[in-house]
Amino acid sequence: MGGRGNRQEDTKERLLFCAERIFAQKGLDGARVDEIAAEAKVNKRMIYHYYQSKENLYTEVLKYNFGKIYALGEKVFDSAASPLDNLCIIIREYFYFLANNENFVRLLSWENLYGSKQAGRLLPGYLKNAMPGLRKIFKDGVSQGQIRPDVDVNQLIISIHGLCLVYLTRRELLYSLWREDMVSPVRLEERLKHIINLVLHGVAVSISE
Amino acid sequence: MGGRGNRQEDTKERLLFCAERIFAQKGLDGARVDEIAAEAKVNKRMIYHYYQSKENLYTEVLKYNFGKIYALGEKVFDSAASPLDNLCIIIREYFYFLANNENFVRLLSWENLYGSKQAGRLLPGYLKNAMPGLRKIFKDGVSQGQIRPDVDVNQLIISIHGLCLVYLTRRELLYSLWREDMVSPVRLEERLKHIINLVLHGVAVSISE
DNA sequence: ACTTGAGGTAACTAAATAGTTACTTGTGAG
DNA sequence: CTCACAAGTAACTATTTAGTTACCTCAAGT
Repeated sequence: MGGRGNRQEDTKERLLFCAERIFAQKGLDGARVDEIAAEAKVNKRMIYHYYQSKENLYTEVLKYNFGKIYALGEKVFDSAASPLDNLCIIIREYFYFLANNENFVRLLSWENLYGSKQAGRLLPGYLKNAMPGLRKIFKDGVSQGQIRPDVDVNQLIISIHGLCLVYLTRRELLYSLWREDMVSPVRLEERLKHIINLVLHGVAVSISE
Repeated sequence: MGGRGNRQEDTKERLLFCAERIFAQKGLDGARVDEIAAEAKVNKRMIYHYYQSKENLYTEVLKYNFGKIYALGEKVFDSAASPLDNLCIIIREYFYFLANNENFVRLLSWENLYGSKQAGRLLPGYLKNAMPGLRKIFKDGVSQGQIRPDVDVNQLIISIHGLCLVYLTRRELLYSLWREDMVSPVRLEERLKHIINLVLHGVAVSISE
């Protein structure tokens, strides 16, 4: 290690971060190896030195990013609050996770469209793992009479995912409806409130608040 | 016109349809002009003869597809049913429109990611126009005491859009949750029921059924 | 019959781009 | 000091691909 080792790590990491940004922006096909190298202020040769190929660099970017959401799963477990309160917490966590990880969201979207060449197998049921507590909370909610038993949890997971994602991925649409920037903190919080409102009324037996 | 004219139209149309499928599958960058030509059983030269450039062909494909949704907007206006029933009808129309137009959905998604180079201006507020009746229905619903007044219509439009789209664009996720094909007619109807259920409970003052 | 011009073909060109090769530099161990 | 070797550079190659050029074919009007 020492000066050399740090420099190596620096170069490798810088490449990964620049690659993340550019792959997220332009997709695997659209990204240019030369652009990544230039952005990272590193010779193109180094990409092949550290990452063997463009595809492999892309895979590393995906691995790194999908790792983030596994970490999220941990946070959600504790809390002795009521099932409905817990549901709110989960939605909030998830929404802001997506809002704060634009690259993750875009990489996910690219993967979806490309049909996930090799990398698709990197996130098998990532949401399933990311929201391990949701099923339990839901079950508790039903047995405690707070949540209607006719709601399918899987459908709800998809729905929450969709309600959050759509706001963060369809900027054009937002702009056409509101004619203003919709990702300011205030607007994000508004959107989250709407989602929570919709979901709570959508699944609860009755709403008191 | 005559025999020659038909042949011309045939070639032009065949190109457009093949281009639609391939652009929808692979995006503007990913699609190969040669592949489109081969698929349409037409010489590549003819693409440039009829459509000048790859980008322009892509633009024509978008125009053609975005035209479909404008047509949808008409259907929704009439009907003297109650606001909530009308809401169901709109959601149902929209959901099945998306389900039956996979290419449209994918083209939309590509456009979103690419940041809509030139073609983006082709769909300014397409959803706004596609659902012209929704605002009215919503207003009526509020004034008739069926719909809660604290629900933002724009947010709801986004939400319905997201609830439908997510199911049709995130196949991987569906498969990871259910381990089976989720776009069979039965499954689609199930999903639609869930969406309607969620939205109705989400916005209604109280649900009788 | 024959000319005309749109519909059609195949082989080519120029540019872009993933990946390589042969070379140079700088640092730490002996 | 100097040797070994990883880090880094620049110029090159092979391939892919959008777009063109020069040529052919055949149905319709005269």
